[in-house]
Parts: sequence; structure tokens; C-alpha cells
Amino acid sequence: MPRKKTRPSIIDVAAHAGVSAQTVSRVANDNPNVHALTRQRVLASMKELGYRPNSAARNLKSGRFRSIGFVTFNLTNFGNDRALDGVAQAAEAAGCTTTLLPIADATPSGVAGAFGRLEEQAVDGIILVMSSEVGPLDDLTMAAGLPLVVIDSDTRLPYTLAGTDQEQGARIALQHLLDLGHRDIVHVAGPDLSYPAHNRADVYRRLQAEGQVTARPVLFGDWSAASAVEIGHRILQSDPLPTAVFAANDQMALGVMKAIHDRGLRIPEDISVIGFDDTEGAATFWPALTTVHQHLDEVGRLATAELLALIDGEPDTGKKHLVPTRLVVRDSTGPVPHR
Amino acid sequence: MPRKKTRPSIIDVAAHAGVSAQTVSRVANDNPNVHALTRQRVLASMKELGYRPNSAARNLKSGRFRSIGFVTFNLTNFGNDRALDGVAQAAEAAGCTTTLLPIADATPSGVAGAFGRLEEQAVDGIILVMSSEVGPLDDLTMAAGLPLVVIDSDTRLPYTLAGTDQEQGARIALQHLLDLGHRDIVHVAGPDLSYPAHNRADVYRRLQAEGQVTARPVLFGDWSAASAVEIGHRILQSDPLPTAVFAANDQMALGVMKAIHDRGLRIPEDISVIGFDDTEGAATFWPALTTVHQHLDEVGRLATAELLALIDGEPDTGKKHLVPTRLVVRDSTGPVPHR
DNA sequence: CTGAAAGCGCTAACAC
DNA sequence: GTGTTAGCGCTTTCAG
Repeated sequence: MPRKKTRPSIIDVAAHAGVSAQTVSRVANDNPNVHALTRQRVLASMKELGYRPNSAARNLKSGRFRSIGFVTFNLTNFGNDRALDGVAQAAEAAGCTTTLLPIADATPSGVAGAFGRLEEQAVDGIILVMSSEVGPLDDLTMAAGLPLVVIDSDTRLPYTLAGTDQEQGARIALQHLLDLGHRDIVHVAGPDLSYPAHNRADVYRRLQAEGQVTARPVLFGDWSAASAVEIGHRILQSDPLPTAVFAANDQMALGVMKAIHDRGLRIPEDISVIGFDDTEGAATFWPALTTVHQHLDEVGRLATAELLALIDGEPDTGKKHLVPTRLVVRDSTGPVPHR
Repeated sequence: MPRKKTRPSIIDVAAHAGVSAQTVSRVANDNPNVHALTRQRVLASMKELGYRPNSAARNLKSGRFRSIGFVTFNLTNFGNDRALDGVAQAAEAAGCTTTLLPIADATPSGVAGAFGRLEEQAVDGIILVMSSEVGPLDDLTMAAGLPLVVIDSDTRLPYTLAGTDQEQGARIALQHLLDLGHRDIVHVAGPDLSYPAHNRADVYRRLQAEGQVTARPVLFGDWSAASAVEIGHRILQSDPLPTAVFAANDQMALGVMKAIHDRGLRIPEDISVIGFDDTEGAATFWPALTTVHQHLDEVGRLATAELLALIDGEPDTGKKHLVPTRLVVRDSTGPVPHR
């Protein structure tokens, strides 16, 4: 008859090594109170039998899963992807895995349902990425019975959070244009329900209110380059033309630049363009894009550190970590043209 | 004294509802053999106590984790990211989560160590993405005691795998250029140790061997746009200039286009450029990039389906799923110039 | 230094 | 329809 192909348990190893299960456990956990010889014997048996501790049993015993849940509405998005990378790396460094809990249904009811099931998951805590495509969720929706850290920049949220300092980012972008002499600046914003989009647009509007920037309506795109091409064409029909465009992300900056190229105008000689994100290709756009670098990996790292602290029992003080951005000046911005 | 803040177990619910733990279990699992009234009572107790089944206990009992491990060397990479998205969605549809197991150390020894720890993880099987930055791993390294599916296109690997049909993709890209009359085509390849890079380059070399394409050395980049800018400058020093460039990914196509723009040449009037991947921005590059679309979400889906089958006990037949690509013709390729 | 016993929370298998 | 028993694999007492 065929040998059973099941994984050996701690008892099998114990029997094989002629010791108790306890001793095997001690060896598996590097407990010092084991005679060197015994340890040798147990180790040998483990190797021979191909023993691996069963994590389900460990989890049950310890009440810990050593995994953190990463909840997101959309993975294929620069920001979420980078944040996930930061989280996964920080988690790994802490000996945790990262469990993906995608919420396909980004409606409030879908989110509520998903959160309801969340605490059944094999995770010790949750990092929720308030994706830019989803509006605000009410607090009850997010009341999971698990430690929670939110990745977002909306400091009014009642949760511990980490995020990019959107306001500071938008300010240095616009200040850069102001420093170059630009006053007639168009803002291509992200979708209306996105908090980062709003926050960046607010800084722009404030400068208008202060009279530092010419009054022009904010133009809303959907973060996609394609949406910005169309917006770009619209911008280029205005008279006079603006001297600069502040796009709320690099993709839309790319779209605007395409529209400008299509029209046969030069960047930055005729119009300056600045983006936000500093995506991989930005330095190689034509021309190389001046943009605002977000330290999303750092955001992910901070969120993870906070969550691990909460999991360890520290009280939730609702701390807000806003990570500052950095201006990256390249070739798409220049002095205001003389016309 | 403060009430204990621990999560209620099935026994607490049973006591509260005045039934046995078994009955609570039956209710939790929608077992039909429960009196409607009893069910009501139990459900009420569950809600009142905020009961959620403990997944660790369930896992221990069932021997299943309902999670699949996604092993990768690098998340911040278009292909891996998209594949992960496909996997996560397919897994979710099957009621599984996706556990990220990043391997920071992409050396053979690092990989070996990581695989050694893999079967301790709370996953039922593994999807390994043979990232383009890592060379071939020997078979022993990958001998985890867990069902395994590899995402790659190297059909010589002894594992069940899903991947893009690199050869077909490279062929339609080059055929497109040939159809436009190009013969003097440069290939900007990915790094030497990447299988997809090799496979795409091989198709190019074969056409050269057949005399369909002018003999020119393959130029190796590192997938990054920056590397391709430099290569592009080198290409533009050759005399005569090639009439077309086949870049092994969109990022490098972007870099080559930048070099061409820098030199003041027109695309595609002077030189045609074709990429590979069909990344988000490709349609908005200047000019819009002709490229080869990879169905990476489909690859992820197939890999997941195969893995779930293996987990369900189907024998591993080493099936190879190669997903064909699609040519996306945009504005960066045109007829061969008259010189 | 080592072993025995108990139990984490849940669910199959069997009573009643 | 419902309750009882036993045990998944491991580790935390507590004895020796």
C-alpha cells in the first residue's frame, strides 16, 4: 500500500527522534533549554522527515497570524502599487506577510460587506488604502474589529493614517511656476471625489483667491492620460493661452503635453507643464517632466509601522503622518514666455 | 473590573443562545439541519456578541488556508503588478485571498532560503513570478512541498506555467515593421538574463539569419527608459541610420524616442519605433506608441485557475499556457523612409 | 534538561 | 434537530 503523503507533524518527529513532542517544539523554536545532542537528533529527524511547523496550529495557539491585510479597491494604479510595495517590504522586515484583500465592488454597500467579512480573515490588522477613485466612507463602514491604519492624506479622518502631504506638494509645484514668473496657470485636476485631487486643487484655488494666479476654472480629468489629451485640446482653444499647466498627476501631464505637441507648440518655450507623482517614465517624457516626487514607499512603511504598533497593543491615538514631497525640476518647465 | 476584551468564541455564543457549540457551528456554516427558531436565536446571539469565526481554528481543522502565495522578486514592475492583479481577482472570485511573499534577496541562495520557509506559510499553493530581472533557478531550489505554478514563458521549465507567448509577440511586432517595408531594424533588448528578453531577441536574430532583416548587433538595456536613452544615442551615431527600432518594452521605446527627439529627427517619418507591453501611457506618448499588448491579467487568471486545480488534488501535468499577444498600431510606426 | 497534561476554536462522526 | 466526543498541531503551564 502507498505511504501516506501527509505532512509529518511534530509528533511524528518526536517519535522518530525518540523524544517528546515538547522537545521538538523547543528545538523548532530555538529554545535554549535543550541538550546539544538531543537537538542534533531532533534536527536530523526533522530533516529526514521533511518537517515544517504547521502555521495554522501556531496561529490558533498564539492568536496571531503574522500577516497584515492590505485592502484596496484597485491595484493597477501607480500610488496603490507603490504603497503596497512599501507595506510588503516593511511587513516582511517585521516577519509578517501581506494578505491582499481586494474589494472589487467599490460602492459603499460593497465596501460595507467586505469590511464585515474582514475580521474573519487571517490577518492581525488592516491597512486600508483610500483609493483615489473612491469617495469618503462613513466611519461605521470602517469599524472593523481589527487594528486599522488608513493610507490617505485626509487628516480629518478619525483613524491613524499615513499619507503624502498633498498640500505641501501642490504648493511647491505652484511655487516653482510662480518663481519662473508664471501667473496664468491652468490646473488639470483629478476626479472630483478624490481627496488628493481636491486637496491639490484647493491649493491652486487659494492662490487664485490671493490674486497670485490668474482666475481660470479648474479642469477635471480622471487621472488618465487620455482624459488629459482632451482637456489639453480645450485648454489650447482659450485665448490668451495660459503660460503653464499644473497637472495633478504625471499621466495627465503626459496627456497635456501630447495635446501641446499636437498643436505644434513647444514645451517649455511656449507652455510649461508640471506633473505630480514622479512616475518611472517621467524623466524620459519629451521633454523630461518636471514633477513632484511622492515618497509612497515611505508612506507604506509608516503605515505598516503604525499598524504593527497597534497590533502590539499600543493605544490608537489617531496619529497622522504626512510625508513631504520633493520637487524634481526637469525640462518641461521654464521661464514665462514673452508674447 | 473591566470586561475582557477578547473575541467571543463559538462556546460563548453557544452559552448565550442556550445551545451546543455544534449547533452554533451548524448555523455558522448554513447547515440546513437546524430548526428555524434555533437558528434565529443563535443568529441573534452572534450579532449581540459580535461573533466572527476564528479562521485559524478553521484552517487547523480543514487543513486549508484558502489563500494562495504570490512570490515575486519585485513588485514595482509593470508585468508583475498586472499579473498580481489578475491573480488577486481570480483568487478572490474563488473565495481565496492572496498572500504576498516578496523575496527581497534575488540571489539564488536568497531564493533557496525563501523557498525553504515557504511551506510554513499559511498558503495552499504558490504562484511564482519568474521576474525578468532574475535568471533561471535550478529545479531543486523550487522544490517546495506545495502546489506550484510558475508565471513565465519558458516552456522548458518542468512546472505548470502560464505566460505571454513571447515569440508570437515578437513576431507580430517585427512582421508589422517588415510589412511597412523596413529591413534595417535595430533591436533594443531587455537584460541578458531575462527569459522574455532572450526570447524576443531570438525572434529578431532568426529573421536576421533568414536574411529578412539587416545584420546588426542586439543592444541590451535593463528595461528602464533611462538605459534606452543612452542606447538610442548610440544607435543614432550609426551610419546609415536604421529605419526602425524594435524595443523590448514600452519604457525602452520611450527612451529611444526621447533620443530621437533630442537629435531632432521625426517619428515615424525618419525612424519608426515599436514597443512591447502596451503600458498605460503608451497611447499618449509622443507620438502614440505602436506596441504589442500583453494580456497579463489573463495570464494571472490562468495561473490561478491551474493552481486551484492542483490544490484540489488534480495531478500536475506540467501544462503550459501561452497567451497570445495583440498588435496595437498607433502613430510611432510608418512606411520605410526614402533616403 | 525533559516530559505530561491541557487547551487554543472549530467541526467531523457519531449518538440520541 | 440537537448534543457529545474527539482531535486537528502546536505551545504554555507545571512536574520531574
